[in-house]
Amino acid sequence: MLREKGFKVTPQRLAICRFVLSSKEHPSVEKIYDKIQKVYPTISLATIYQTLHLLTKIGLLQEFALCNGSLRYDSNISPHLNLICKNCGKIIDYESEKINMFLSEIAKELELSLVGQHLELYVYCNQCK
Amino acid sequence: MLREKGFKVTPQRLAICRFVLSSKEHPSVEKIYDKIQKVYPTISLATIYQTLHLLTKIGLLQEFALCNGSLRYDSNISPHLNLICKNCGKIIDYESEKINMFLSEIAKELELSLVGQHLELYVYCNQCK
DNA sequence: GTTTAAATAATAATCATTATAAATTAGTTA
DNA sequence: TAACTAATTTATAATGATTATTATTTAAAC
Repeated sequence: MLREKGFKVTPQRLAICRFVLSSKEHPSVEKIYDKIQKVYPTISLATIYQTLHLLTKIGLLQEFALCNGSLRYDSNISPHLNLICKNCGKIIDYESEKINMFLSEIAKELELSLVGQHLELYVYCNQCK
Repeated sequence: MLREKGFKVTPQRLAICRFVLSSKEHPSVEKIYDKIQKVYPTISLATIYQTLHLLTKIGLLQEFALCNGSLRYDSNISPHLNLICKNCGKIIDYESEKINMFLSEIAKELELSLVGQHLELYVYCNQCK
């Protein structure tokens, strides 16, 4: 996909893709940097930021911020709920046909076309409740 | 509500409440600071931050961050959709009985109790589309 | 009016992100 | 395979938002 859109395929970008696109934990930039450094010790933080923004721009990632402002990256770009534990902060995705139905009903009601969504539900997870 | 919970009622807090609780535009800290300064020129930015966090803690406000990380304050604490224009950034609230129904169905499905939600739909608004 | 703990203001410190510029490299072409 | 070039990376400086600190002020209780 990078090559298709005219961007170069570098080992740094591959390493970041490998980790982030397979991650289900909505990692922060810091987490991503730590992880990539183990594989690629000389990588610069600027490259991490740049690459994450690029992957977001070409639609491979979704960028969002928790209510404390911390940036997170979600490799699940299909409509889903982010269940966020108020206590431990863990985020679990939840997909269901109900969500797609709800969104398309709403879009019809609004007479607007949706170009994206980010849905956060705050809960106490099974460990914390 | 401040007094009930043992916090002092100061003119600074009143000024911030007056503006933020009646605002429908999900203002940023900067916007709030600018607005309050006109009424209360000596107010400090630290007081703004502190008060907003306090009002959030006691449940009068909801704090969230746009995907670029900018903090916003929402005085509408009942379940609603935030329709965010991808182009101009304007946020419009949308309330509907469908949303409450959807959320309670989901909560039943998950066997978890929801303690809050923040729902963002990205669109192009009527001016921008 | 006094008292006292809480709140404010001013400013310094911190942290995350972006900008800059020199060095490196992927991908193209000869 | 070597040379070329524009894109990318790295290191670091700059920026901007938020939080911490501390002296001063003040709301609320007595």
